[in-house]
Order: sequence, then C-alpha cells, then structure tokens
Amino acid sequence: MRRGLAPLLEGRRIAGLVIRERRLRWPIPPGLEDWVQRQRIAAVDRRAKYLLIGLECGTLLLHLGMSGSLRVLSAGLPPGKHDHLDLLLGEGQLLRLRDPRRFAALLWTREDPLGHPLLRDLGPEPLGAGFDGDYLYQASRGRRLAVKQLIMDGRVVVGVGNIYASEALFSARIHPLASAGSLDRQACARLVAAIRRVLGEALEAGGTSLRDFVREDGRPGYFAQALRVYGRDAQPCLSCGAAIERGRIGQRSTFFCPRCQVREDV
DNA sequence: CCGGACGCCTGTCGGC
DNA sequence: TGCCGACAGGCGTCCG
Repeated sequence: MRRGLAPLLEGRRIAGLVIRERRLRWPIPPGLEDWVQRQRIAAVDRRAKYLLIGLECGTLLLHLGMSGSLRVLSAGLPPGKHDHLDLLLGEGQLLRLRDPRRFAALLWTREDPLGHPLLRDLGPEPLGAGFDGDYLYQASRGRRLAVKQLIMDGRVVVGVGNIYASEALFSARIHPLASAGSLDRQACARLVAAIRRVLGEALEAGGTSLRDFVREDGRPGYFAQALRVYGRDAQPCLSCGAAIERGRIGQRSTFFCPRCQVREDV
C-alpha cells in the first residue's frame, strides 16, 4: 500500500480533508481538517501496519484495521455508505478511506511518530535486519504461549497477521500450538526465514485479497491464490496430502497440516 | 510480567 | 424467504 501510494502522494499539497464519519477506532481528532489544510506531503512511510503520511508540521498516522481500504480517485465521484473520509489532493484527485467495520484509525502527531504510544513499543520489522533467528530465539525464551500467538504479538515482531501466521508456520513445519519456549535455535531460524519468505512473496503479489479488498489503484492483491493452508480446512495438504485441520488459538482461526507440522513439545 | 479474553463495528454466510 | 448465530484480514485494553 505504501509503495503504491507514495508516488501518488509525495510532493502534493493537501487541498482539504472531508470527514463524513469521525467515529473510527478512535474518534478522529477535532480540528484535524484545519490542521492539515495546505500542508505539503513530504513523505509516505510505514511502521508495522501504520501508514505514516509525513507533512510539513507533523505526521498523519493511518491504520486500515480489518476492513479498511484506500483508493485514489477523481474528485466528484460520490462517496458510498462506508467512505468515511477524503483527503483532497488537488488537481481533481482525492484519497478516499472506505471501512465498513470502522476499525480503521486516523491520528496525528507533531512529534516523531515513532515515539507515539501506539508505535513506541513495537517490535522489529519482519523484513528488516533486526529480525533474525537469534532474535526470535531470545524473544521466545521462557514464553509458554502458543508460538502462533507469539509471532502475532506486535511487541515481538510486527506485520504477522492471522493469515500469514498460519502460512509461515506451515512453511516452517512448526505446529501453531507448540509453546514458544520449546522452539530450539534451529526452529526459530526456520520460522524467521518462513515469515520473511511468506511476507516477501505476499508483498510481491500485492497482498491477500479476501472478499473485496483492493489496492489504491483498484486492483486486488493476488496472494490469496498462493495461500497454502489458510482457508483450506479439510482439503489435502499440498505437501503431504493429509487433511488440513482448522482450530482456534486465541480466538483466531488457525489452519495447519497435522502431519507436516508435528508438535515436539508435548 | 504474563497470558487470556473482550470489545469495537458491519457484512456475509450457513443452518434451520 | 426470513431469522439467528457464528465468523471475518486487527489490536488496544482490561482482568486475574
């Protein structure tokens, strides 16, 4: 999303902000419209799943939650029911946020956004240099929770959502319920490699489109076709043919192959 | 500190 | 056809 948006936004001057629904995950701060007015967009960055729109006098923090999407559209297209806000870009264009479930967030800060309470305590980027087998090994010592929950904990590593957690564990041949602390160095190295591989491939494919998710240009992501376990409940494992199982870990659906992903900690 | 559960919303789908 | 419950890509917060 950041990659697609950056060339469309950087260097533009904000011509206005139209908010039709302020009740998102947190209420959109009052007066934000006035504050962003006429500011130039200096940079579009990302930390974890937050998009950071760097302005001259501060930064907009945008999170899409579960059902949010962004589109760059020509001004004049009437907003739909769940099109909660438009960032007017001038030259007849706008950036429109749609989010049926309203779990999205739009916040702003004048300070370094990385110091914001929502970003401050986040773990390393999964594709960055700080995330390696050694790091995960250290981070998992003494932790008794399921490894799937560990890798979905943003304080350990960011970016691993429910789909990619199942995919990475399958790729690494690790059972999602294995207790985090039971992983040895080799398993941690395998898991880190798998997370990086899965996220890297998904990135190349433009993300995973379930239902109607679309990118800023209106195209879907194509990674859904590449999913190897997620959503394949009762279908044959692509590696060994055993039936994929579906379970729940921490209130989230989890998919795994009972033959390829064997628990070694029970 | 850790782990587990809840809640925020709306839409969709399957079962009856 | 209609109704009802379960579930959905996230994650901050609260509780024990």
